[in-house]
Amino acid sequence: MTRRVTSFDVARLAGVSQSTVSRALRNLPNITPATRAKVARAATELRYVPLQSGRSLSTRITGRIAVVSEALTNPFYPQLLEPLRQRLADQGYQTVLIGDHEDDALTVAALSDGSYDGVIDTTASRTSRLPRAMAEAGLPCVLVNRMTDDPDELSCTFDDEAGAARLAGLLIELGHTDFALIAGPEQYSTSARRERGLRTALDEAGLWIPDRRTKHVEFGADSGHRAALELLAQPQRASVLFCLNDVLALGALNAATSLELDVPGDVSVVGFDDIAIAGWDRFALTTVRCDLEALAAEAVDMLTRLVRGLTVDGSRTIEVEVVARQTHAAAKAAVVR
Amino acid sequence: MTRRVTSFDVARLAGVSQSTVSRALRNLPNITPATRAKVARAATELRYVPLQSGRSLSTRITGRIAVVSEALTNPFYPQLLEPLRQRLADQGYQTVLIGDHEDDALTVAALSDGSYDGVIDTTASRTSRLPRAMAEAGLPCVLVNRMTDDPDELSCTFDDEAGAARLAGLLIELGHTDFALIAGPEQYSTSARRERGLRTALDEAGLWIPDRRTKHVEFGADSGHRAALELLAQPQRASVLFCLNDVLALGALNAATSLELDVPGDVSVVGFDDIAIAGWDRFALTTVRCDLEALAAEAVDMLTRLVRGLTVDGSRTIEVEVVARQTHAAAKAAVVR
DNA sequence: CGTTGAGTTTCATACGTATGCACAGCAGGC
DNA sequence: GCCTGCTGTGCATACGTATGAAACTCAACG
Repeated sequence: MTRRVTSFDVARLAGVSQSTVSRALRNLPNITPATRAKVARAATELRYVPLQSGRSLSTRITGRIAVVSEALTNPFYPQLLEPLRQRLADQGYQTVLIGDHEDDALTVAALSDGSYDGVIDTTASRTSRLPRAMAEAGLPCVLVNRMTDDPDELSCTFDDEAGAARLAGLLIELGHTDFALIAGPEQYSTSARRERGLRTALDEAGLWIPDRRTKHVEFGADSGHRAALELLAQPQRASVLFCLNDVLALGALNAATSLELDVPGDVSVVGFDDIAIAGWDRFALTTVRCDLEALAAEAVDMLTRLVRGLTVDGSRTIEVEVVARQTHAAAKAAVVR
Repeated sequence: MTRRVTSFDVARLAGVSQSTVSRALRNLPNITPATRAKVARAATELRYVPLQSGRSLSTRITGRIAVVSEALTNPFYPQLLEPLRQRLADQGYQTVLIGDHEDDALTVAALSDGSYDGVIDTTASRTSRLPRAMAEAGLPCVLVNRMTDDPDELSCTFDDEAGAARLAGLLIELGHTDFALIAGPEQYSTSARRERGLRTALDEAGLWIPDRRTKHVEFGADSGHRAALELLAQPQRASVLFCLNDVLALGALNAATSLELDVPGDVSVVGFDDIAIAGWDRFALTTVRCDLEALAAEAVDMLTRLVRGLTVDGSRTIEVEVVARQTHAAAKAAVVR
C-alpha cells in the first residue's frame, strides 16, 4: 500500500514548487522552457498522473458527461450510444452510462453530486421532469431523439412527423388502404409524432386506421412480435403493418416468418430508424433513415457549447429520408372485389 | 452563478458542526436520534447533495468502474454491457464506458487518474499489457469474456474450447466432413480457444479443415458476410460454415440469403454466443449458449471483492451448452458419389 | 545607480468531505 | 463526591490540485 505520487513529489524531484509543476504540465504561459523540461522529466520518471478528484474539486470540471439510456438490449440504443461516446471522447469527455430509473428523483440525485459536466437524456417522456431538475441544479442538459412537451427544453431530434408522412405517402401511392399500426408508448415523443405524421397523411388521402388495428406497446422486438401475431391473425388482414420503429418492425417480420407469411407478398411491413440490422439481407426492411451520427454530432456540439458557457441557438431537427427496400409492395387489387 | 450547498451550510442551519453533518447523513453510530433528525431536515430543506469529488478526494473511493469495451455496433457488446451495468448499479457503482484505444498506453493513462475503483476489460488480446499496468497502478482489474496468455491474470470466461468441441461433435455425428471455418483474430482468446476446441474434435474424428477453407477476419457481421461469400463461392462447397461467434454467423446467413442458398438445405451454419438476435425466427441459429448474465454476475462479484480488499479464488469459467436450432441439418450422403 | 517593468517562481489559500483526537456531559460504582 | 468509562459533539487537519497575489530576478532605461 504505497502512497500516490502527487505534484509535490514531482516538484521536489524537479527542484521547483508545486504550483510550478501544476502550471508547467498544463502548458500555461510564463514558464521557462528549461523549467518546463525539468518538470516534464520528473513527471515522466515518477509516472505522475494528476488525480482527477483533486482537479475537479478545485476547478469544478469533471470531464464526464452522463448519458441516460434505455437498456442496451434494445438494439437502437447501442447505435445511438456509440456515436455519442465517440464524439464525446473526441471532445475530451468520458461517457458515464446511467440506467433509466423509473423514478426521476433517483436519477436526479445520482446526477447532482457534481460528477458530471452535463447530461444527455435519451429516455425523456413527454412529461419528464428531468430537464427542469437539471436546469435547477445548474447542470447543462440536452434531450436526444426524444423531446418533452415543453418546447423550450433543448433537444436534438429527427423530423419524425415528416418521415412518417413520407413513408405513408409511398404506401398510399402503391394503393394501400388497409393499414395496421404498431406504435410505442404514447408518452414518448417519437411514437406520438410519428403517429401524427402517419395519421395526417392518411387523413389527406381519405384513409384512417380503425382502433382494432392499432396496438400501443413497449418499444421492443418481442413486443412487436406479439403485436404482429395478433394483427396478422385478424380476419381481413391489413395489407400494411406500419411499425413506428425498426425494432418493432423486426419483431413483426419474425412474427410473419413464424406464421409462414410472405413479406411483402402477403403483407407489407415498414419501420423507422434504419438501424443496421434493418439493412441485413434477411430483413431488407423498408424504413426511414435517421442519421444517428449527425444526431450525435449535433447533440454533443450543443451540449459542449452549453458546458463551455457559450450560447446555443435552440433545439435542432435532423431531416430524414425514406429507404425503400424489400418489405413493401404494391397493394393487391382489392378494390376489384 | 450561485455557490453550491455544502455540508457547512447544512451544519449552520441545523446548529451543529460540519463533522456531525457528515456523520449523521452517512448513518454512522454515536449520533443522537434528535441530532440525526435535525440534520436530515436541514439537508432536505437545502437540497444538499454531497460533492463526489470532495468525497473521493478524502476517501479515495469513487464509486465508478471503468468498462473497456469494443464498439457497441457489434451486437455482442451491448448484450454483455447491459448485465454488467445492471450488476454494477446493484452494487452501487456507476459504469464508465471506455472505448478501446489501439494504444494501450492511452487507455492506461486514462484509467490511472484515480477516477475509478476498478476496471473491467472486455477487449483484452492475448498479449494485452493492460492488466499488468493496472496491477502496477494498484487498480483492481478483471478480464471478461477474453483472457490473456498469462494464466495468473484474473478473468471470467466461457468454456470456449468445450463449447466448440461439443458443437463440432454434433455436426460430425450428422455426417459432416467438409467444414469451413470463419474465425476471428487469432490474438483473441475467444477465437483461439474455440478454434482449438473445433480442431481437436475434428482431429479425433480423423477430419481437418484445409487452409483454403479457413478465414480469419475481424469479428463483425460484415466481415462474416464477406468471408461467407468467398467460402460459398468455392467449388465443392463445404457443407458447414463453422463461425466462431454469432455475429459472424449472422453475417454468413445474410450472405447465404443474398446468394439464394438455402440454410440448412444447401449449407449448415453455426455460431457461438447465442446473442438475442440468433434466436429470432428469421435466423433460428444453431449456436452455443453463453450465459452473459452469469458471466456478468461472476465478474462483478470478483471485481467488487477485489475493490473491497477481499480475497478472490482465481479465474472462473462458465459452462456453456449447445442450442440446436434450425441452421444445421444432416450431411447429404456425399460418400455415395 | 536607482527605478520601472516584464517575466518567472513561490506563497498561501480555496475547493468540500472525512476522520483521528480532544473534550464535554453524564451515569454508575465505590 | 471523586474516579472510571462511555457517548455524543466539535476541532483540526488531511486528501491533491489550481490559482490570485506577492516576491523575486534581471535587463533596460533614464
